[in-house]
Amino acid sequence: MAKKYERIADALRQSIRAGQLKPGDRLPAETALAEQYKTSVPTMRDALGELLAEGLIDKRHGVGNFVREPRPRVERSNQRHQWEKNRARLLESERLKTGSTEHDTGLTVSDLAFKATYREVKADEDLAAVFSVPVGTRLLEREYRTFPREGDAPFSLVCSHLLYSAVSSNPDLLDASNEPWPGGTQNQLLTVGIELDRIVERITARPPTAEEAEELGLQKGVSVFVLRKISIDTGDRVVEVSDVIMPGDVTELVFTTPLDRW
Amino acid sequence: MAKKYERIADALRQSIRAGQLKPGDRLPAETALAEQYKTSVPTMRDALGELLAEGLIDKRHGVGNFVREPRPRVERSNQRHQWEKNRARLLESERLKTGSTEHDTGLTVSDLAFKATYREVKADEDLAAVFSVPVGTRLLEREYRTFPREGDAPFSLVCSHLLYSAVSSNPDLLDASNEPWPGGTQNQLLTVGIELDRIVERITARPPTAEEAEELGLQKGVSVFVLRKISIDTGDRVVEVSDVIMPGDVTELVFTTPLDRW
DNA sequence: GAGTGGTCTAGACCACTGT
DNA sequence: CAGTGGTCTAGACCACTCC
Repeated sequence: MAKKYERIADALRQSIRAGQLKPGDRLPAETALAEQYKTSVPTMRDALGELLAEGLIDKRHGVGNFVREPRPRVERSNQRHQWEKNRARLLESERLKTGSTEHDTGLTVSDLAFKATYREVKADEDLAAVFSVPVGTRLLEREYRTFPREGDAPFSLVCSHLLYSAVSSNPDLLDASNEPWPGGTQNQLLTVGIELDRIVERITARPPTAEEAEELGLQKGVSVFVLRKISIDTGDRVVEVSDVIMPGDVTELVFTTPLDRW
Repeated sequence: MAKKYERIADALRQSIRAGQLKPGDRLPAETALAEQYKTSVPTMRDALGELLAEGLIDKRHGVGNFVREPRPRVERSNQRHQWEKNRARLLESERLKTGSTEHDTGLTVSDLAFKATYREVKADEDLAAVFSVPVGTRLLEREYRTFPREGDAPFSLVCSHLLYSAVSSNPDLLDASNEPWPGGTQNQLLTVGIELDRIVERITARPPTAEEAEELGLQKGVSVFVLRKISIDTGDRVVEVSDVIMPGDVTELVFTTPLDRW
């Protein structure tokens, strides 16, 4: 026999899909639901936990459980990289018009809030291995947050590392107040004579840390994508390592692989 | 103040990383752990649930909780597509030697068990939209499972769809007993005159269905990758749509994007 | 202050595993 | 059969939100 909380979760899913419960609707209180389904509150909470992990409902402490508005998925395509490379050499007036997040989401610049912080750090074992440099090498660490609107949760948490020695010849690159930089990282690299040859992305999924869940506004049970983007220049040198955390429930990654012709 | 179950989970994580609990070790019974950490069994189970979702422990019903052996990650690179395309035109004797799963895992053919089932189906709305054909169009549905060893859980669940009309000219392609087909899908397509131009992959993450969790042997809280691979031929026609479910805790997806030179 | 979800307790009973 | 984890109950008390 199926587990009780699964049967209840199924019944609720059914109600949502059939439209008896519409996006934005508040569900009855958990005590009321428990009574309705002839079960205890903890079992009811197990059932709601399934819907929560699937992103079908939002729990709001002290307020109630709500059917979630079908949030538009944020699409992140690897074609953004070539797009960014092309854009990096445009005139500044062109580069100012739009950034990568707009490219992904279709939103316009004015809808977005942006935050960047820079820091100088030393390479730990992990980063040293990827950059092929000694542990302790100076790196420029840059954290980015892009918000759909002020007050909302960010789309992603980005932590980028650059080889300090590679970028310090242009002091503007060391100052976070120049962000958002028109033309993005590839334009920044262009100012110190670096051209990218290829980008390697490694993707895993795992439960968020408590801090990540907090910052991204994730419900319990939702996993995150961890994407490590490694930028390699025309001299086969790793010049940037960027770690991106994205909510698994609303993100779609798209990769196009062209094949050589026969 | 931090939640009790989080503090306990942290303490256990610590013990595992410090090596006081080694891979393969059995943890004390949950009742014993609850007593040790001065808490109730349900709270203890919440703490263990965190480690479970992170893949640090295995729960085995009726047996106990075990520190997990650090399972090797299965890497799936998009370079496999070009590799497969090159392999598709080799002599059969060459093609027999190795398949894509071996390419991903580094295992040899003899370590692997393989299962394929074919079925004829009609396109639902979803598939019809991707193929750009009317709903109800005949499709060949193929399910694949590859196991590390007989009896173990498969690496992934693969469900592939081909346009029936595109492949039926070669009856060998309709018979599952010809699997594993030396040279893979791209060689199969070659026999009916189809060459692939590019592959588009769309990736999301979500909790597994009950069936997926069962078949992949997933612990509670572990998410799966859902990868939809769309193969497009040199005439810009979608010829294959393949849905792949992979465990999020042991899979690493790798994508390399080459950039045009300035 | 009323009502909501969040955490935690204590314990019953069932299902599974290995001996 | 003994011991383990799995499910479920009943209810206390806290934290948060909104009126």
